[in-house]
Amino acid sequence: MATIRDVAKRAGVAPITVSRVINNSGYVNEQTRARVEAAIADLGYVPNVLARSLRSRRTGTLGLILTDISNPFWTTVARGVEDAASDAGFNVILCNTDESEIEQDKYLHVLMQKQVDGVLLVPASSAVEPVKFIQSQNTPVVVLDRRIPNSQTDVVRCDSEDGAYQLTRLLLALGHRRIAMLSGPRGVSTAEDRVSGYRRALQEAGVAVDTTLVFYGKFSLESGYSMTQQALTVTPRPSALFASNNFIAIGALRALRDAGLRVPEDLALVGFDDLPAALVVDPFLTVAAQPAYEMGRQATELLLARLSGEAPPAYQEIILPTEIVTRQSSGQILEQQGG
Amino acid sequence: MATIRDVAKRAGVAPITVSRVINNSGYVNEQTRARVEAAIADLGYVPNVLARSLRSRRTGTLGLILTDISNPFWTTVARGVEDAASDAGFNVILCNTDESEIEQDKYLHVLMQKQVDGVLLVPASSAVEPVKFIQSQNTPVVVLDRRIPNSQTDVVRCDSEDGAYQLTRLLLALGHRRIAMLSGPRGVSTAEDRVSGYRRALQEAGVAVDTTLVFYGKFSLESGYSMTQQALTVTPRPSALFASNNFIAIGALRALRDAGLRVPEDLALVGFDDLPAALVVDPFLTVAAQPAYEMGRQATELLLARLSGEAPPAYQEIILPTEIVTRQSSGQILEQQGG
DNA sequence: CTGTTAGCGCGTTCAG
DNA sequence: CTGAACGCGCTAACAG
Repeated sequence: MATIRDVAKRAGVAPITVSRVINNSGYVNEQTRARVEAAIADLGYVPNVLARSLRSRRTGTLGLILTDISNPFWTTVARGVEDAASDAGFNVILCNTDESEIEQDKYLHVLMQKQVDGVLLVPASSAVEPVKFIQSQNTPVVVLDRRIPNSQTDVVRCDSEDGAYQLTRLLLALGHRRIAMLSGPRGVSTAEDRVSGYRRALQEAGVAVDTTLVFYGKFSLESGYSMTQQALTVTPRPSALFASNNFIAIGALRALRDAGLRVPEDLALVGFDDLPAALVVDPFLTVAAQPAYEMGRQATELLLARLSGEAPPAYQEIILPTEIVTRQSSGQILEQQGG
Repeated sequence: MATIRDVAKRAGVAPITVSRVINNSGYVNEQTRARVEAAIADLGYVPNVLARSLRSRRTGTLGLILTDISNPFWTTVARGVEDAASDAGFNVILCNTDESEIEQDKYLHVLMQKQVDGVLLVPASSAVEPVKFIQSQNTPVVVLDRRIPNSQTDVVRCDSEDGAYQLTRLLLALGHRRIAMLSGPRGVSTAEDRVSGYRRALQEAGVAVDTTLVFYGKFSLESGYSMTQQALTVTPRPSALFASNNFIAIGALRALRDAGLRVPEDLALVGFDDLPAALVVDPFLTVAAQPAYEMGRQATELLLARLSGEAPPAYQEIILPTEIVTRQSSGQILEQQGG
């Protein structure tokens, strides 16, 4: 556990000279540098970034708070963040809230205590307090994936409303009129925006929104399973399902299988968020795919621009498009049904 | 950015009194405590753990170096680590090497600079230097998932040799004699142990090991795909494939599909590592499942025990069993084939 | 090109 | 029960 002083002593220089060698700051004579580097190697010296950060007031660390790292969508976002941060010489502390505001609050404090230079936040709810708290510590924050109404902050997200609108239009074009919406939680903007897009498409097509076909649950397989079970009990039964995220879609597929129903022959299914190619043998689901990696990357780049003062002063809202990927699960045009 | 001094001033006490309130150390009068807490709330004071750690020489942070966070197996391990660490009040810095020794070295330095209290390492290779480096910084390390021959260190891993042995026995019992091994990289103990188990099962059954059926590649879909293509060109063609991890298995399934071959009717397939239930609609693969979460948890608990001095002095090697999960992909007993 | 001085924010030590 | 002094390891600011 050699310190900078040990190195300085061994190299016969002052500590600050060692500091200059380590950080490539200021001028150092080539021979002096060589002596210092030899001393560093001899002692196995590793700088203590705690001390460095305490002095310089920069930790070179970003905090990433997200809701479910076991979901490949978030894993991909995290890689985008990690890559962009790494390119700029920053590290990332990853925090997983499981959609819990309590966990989120805990991690927020941890990150502030650790003096991270900036925070990327996927908010567990639409509350403004978390963002205000971070800003009160003079720490820049970029909100990721979700909107927080009435908040003053940078946001990078996808156009959930439009993605849902397009997916619903696709189902309408195939002849579906009774489309069940298996949504995520109320109070989470992505869930609500997808319901909005779904409603808009229906209304434009002159199809009344049947509220008994709109289910609110969690972004999980279990929730997708039970919402599907409920949807199947509604009469007349829906001819298509809209899963608000990938886990809900998988839960829906299981529930349909267990109910002896085939997709797309008996029911059509569309969803949000594609699964990574590496995890699927036969891509089957028709989805609105979000550019997860790109979202993570752009959010990080915006945050880093804030840190370096390069970003324009006004808060930005960057909205990335979704891409509709049509596969088998949405099926063919429905035959005209009796009635 | 209030400091402990600001709080002290506002509460009319000395900084050390504030410190005692924050850390619940030493006696503080109830009224004094209340005044201090009020001041903390008023100022939105958050302690600076950099300064604290610099003084106390403990960061409450563990480093986790693994090879591929986009693989659900590792995501699950990471959650086990995270949960165990969190229970003990520790944070985790996650580092992704993509099996690159260079990246691994980079992260090793970063973690040492950050003064993490301990490291969980999934080594990218069998080299002993990384472990020695960590130990040279007086930092405890637990090696995870893989062996490092000739190293003195704690290890928590699964019994890959035995899992592969059992999977191969299963195929042999079903009548397969030509089983292609689609392995991970040479020099990675899990890959090599699985080859060993495979060989042992064959030898015990009196089946000569055909080295043209043993392929070494990467733990990736692409590699699984190309190894499968190669395996299919061998004559006589293998009747079964053994995929050394989950991504290789998915690559194999794709290659077989693209070659117009059905599983298990035309070829049987078994693999290592189950996919999380949430990601699969119809579990189909026969696998040797490793207790990923438990591995992460136990490794972390061992590391924490080292930190607290509770662990026995001798290095430990904890080997967890794999579980054979039989599903459709391994098929039924082969009919006797001509010849 | 190199060194001196001072202090980042906190907690340990020792006195009261 | 409370406080003063000191130092953790490093670097900004200012000499020289």
